[in-house]
Amino acid sequence: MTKIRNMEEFAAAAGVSRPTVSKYFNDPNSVRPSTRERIEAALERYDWRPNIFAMNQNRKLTKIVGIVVPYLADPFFAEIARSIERRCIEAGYLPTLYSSHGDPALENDILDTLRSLRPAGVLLAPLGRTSDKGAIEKFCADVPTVLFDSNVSGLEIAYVGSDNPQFADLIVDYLCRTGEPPCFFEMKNPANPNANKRRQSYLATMERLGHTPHVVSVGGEGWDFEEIGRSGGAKALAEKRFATNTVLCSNDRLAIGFLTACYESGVRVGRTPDCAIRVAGQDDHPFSRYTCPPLTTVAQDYDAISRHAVETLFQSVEDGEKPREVKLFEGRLVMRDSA
Amino acid sequence: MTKIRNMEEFAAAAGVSRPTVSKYFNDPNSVRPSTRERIEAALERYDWRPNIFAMNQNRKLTKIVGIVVPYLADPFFAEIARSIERRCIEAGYLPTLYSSHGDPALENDILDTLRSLRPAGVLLAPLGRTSDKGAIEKFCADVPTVLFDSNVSGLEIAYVGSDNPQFADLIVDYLCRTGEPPCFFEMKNPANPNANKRRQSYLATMERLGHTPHVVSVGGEGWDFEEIGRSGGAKALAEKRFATNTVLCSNDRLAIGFLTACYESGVRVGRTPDCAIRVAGQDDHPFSRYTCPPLTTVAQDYDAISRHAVETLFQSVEDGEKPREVKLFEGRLVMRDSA
DNA sequence: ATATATTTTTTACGCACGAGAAGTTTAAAC
DNA sequence: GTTTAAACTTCTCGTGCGTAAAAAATATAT
Repeated sequence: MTKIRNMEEFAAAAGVSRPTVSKYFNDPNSVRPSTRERIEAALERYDWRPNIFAMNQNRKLTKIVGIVVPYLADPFFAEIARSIERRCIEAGYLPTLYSSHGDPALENDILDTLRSLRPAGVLLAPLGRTSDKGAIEKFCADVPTVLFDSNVSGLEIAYVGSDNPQFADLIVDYLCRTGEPPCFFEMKNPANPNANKRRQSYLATMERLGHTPHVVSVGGEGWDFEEIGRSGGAKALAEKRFATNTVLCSNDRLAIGFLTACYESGVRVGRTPDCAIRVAGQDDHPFSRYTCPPLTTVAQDYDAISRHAVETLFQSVEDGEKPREVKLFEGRLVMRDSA
Repeated sequence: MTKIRNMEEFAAAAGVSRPTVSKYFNDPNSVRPSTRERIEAALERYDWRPNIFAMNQNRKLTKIVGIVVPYLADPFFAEIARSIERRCIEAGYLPTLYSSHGDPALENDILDTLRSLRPAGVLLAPLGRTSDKGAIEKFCADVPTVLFDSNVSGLEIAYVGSDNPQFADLIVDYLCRTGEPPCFFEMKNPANPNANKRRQSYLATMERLGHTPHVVSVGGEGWDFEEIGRSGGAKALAEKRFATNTVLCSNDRLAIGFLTACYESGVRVGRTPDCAIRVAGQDDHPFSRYTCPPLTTVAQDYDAISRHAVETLFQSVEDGEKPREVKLFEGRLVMRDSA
């Protein structure tokens, strides 16, 4: 039992011709069942695999799918990346994961690398405000791409995300029904365009309900949202900038930091009479269930978003046309103890 | 300005020969400065890159470095992966990241995929107890590999991790000096071998200090440590299984869940007189600073571990011999409000 | 049994680059 | 001005597989 070095030798060992083996690896169902068995029997005996590089060199389209997220240390993106990865593998593709780590230059480098990998398609969650729109536009012209999480305005690119106006509408309505109307706590210069939509929707819903909106914006750059929420929240609490006893945070990570600020300031959080403040978030971050108190929030539909993003991409890859569709999913109110 | 299709055309455009261009891309310093400038000038005009697949097909060694972590949705692994990635890029390598998602079958698939990518080396954080040791051993025989985070016993493979005995020793000593001696809170069947070392070290240190050890083990499988810590912790609290008012958790994620259990059980956590229980963790998880109260813990030296893992790998790649060295880094006590 | 359709084999070429040998230019050293 | 070594060029071959066309083998239908 000598070692197989290439497809030629493997085909000889299996007793079929090399092009037949090649065909088998492109689609096992494209060969007759009897020959398929012979190939798979040989595959058991010698565990050999075709050379990935030689395979992809001549293929019109590789089976590679690029997944790019802005910040992998955020479990939200880790979870959605995981979900997307699994779906790609199930569909017979080879997913490769990249994180921009919050750095626009790195995002561009990743797009460059991906371009040279000639992927079948790419699922891209852009950095947002700091992204190089021109670079993304050029990239999408070359490679079938579906954006998710965060859209890039003004471009004709497929996008799958959450219905941010609905998010804020849902939670603001809930908070107003169950207590004082909320103030809105956010970053002054959010990296993510979703944040702006959420603020606007907060303002609109408050107006619709006949309440005066109060927006508390705090400084801070980058993706260390918890720290921004904590330090900014502590300052805002000290300066009594919250006009009501209810705070709606722009996202859960900010809320997690804000809860820490409340704890460190001795402000009790919750919806029971002995509590001084109610805090809510948006996203249903994986850790939000484990804050103290557990965070009331609006859950993003991870599963639907990842499924629809992958389906949209593969559909357009099969059809050979650029994906265009924009699809938004609604959020679900998750009531816990913080509000 | 026509589009460049391959290295031949690019070489012509740059006014040098193709092998010279090839040499440049292998090591820009291996060509004369004047020709380097000509190549880089052409690189600016036409943004062209050599075909990755054709490059790697004939190279004895690719520039690919595989990074495998057991569970990417854990920010600890996301952070260390990020750090390793950055170092690889700086060293001129092409990192590719994989997560086993807690699934041994997937871990094996990833190793298979990696093998066919013929990487220069691999940095592997195994699943631990559930890993297929035979598969890992075979893989390491073919590919230069450095293990990190979790060792695989009985194999002669390089490993970089934390000095777990020192961790428990450090925090147990601290807790005993500042209050009641701690009970040890852990999973009954931990996925990670580090957990066993931590328990043993807890027992040894308690004995050394003349205290009676109390180990509270809770059931639960998988990588959802927070939920295991919360549900198991709630039950243990209700059953009054903690013999002292101090709980040392096997790791921070378990501690985060346990803090939630304390909150939901109405047990106040902290080291002030008005608190009923002290809770400490081990790892200094990225979120531990944002729990309520912030978690006292032992910090893993992320930076040193990732740096040393990468250096060990590249050293052995250059020398062309299998990496063997085992290196452990000490932890640092991080005192916060929980204990 | 014959005709037809489907697979498989054979043959041949192409891909984009790495690698080595041998010859040529360049630049520095004597 | 000659020597010498480094850098560069050209030539050629090799890599492992995709792909296409035509010929041969096999299966299915009539």
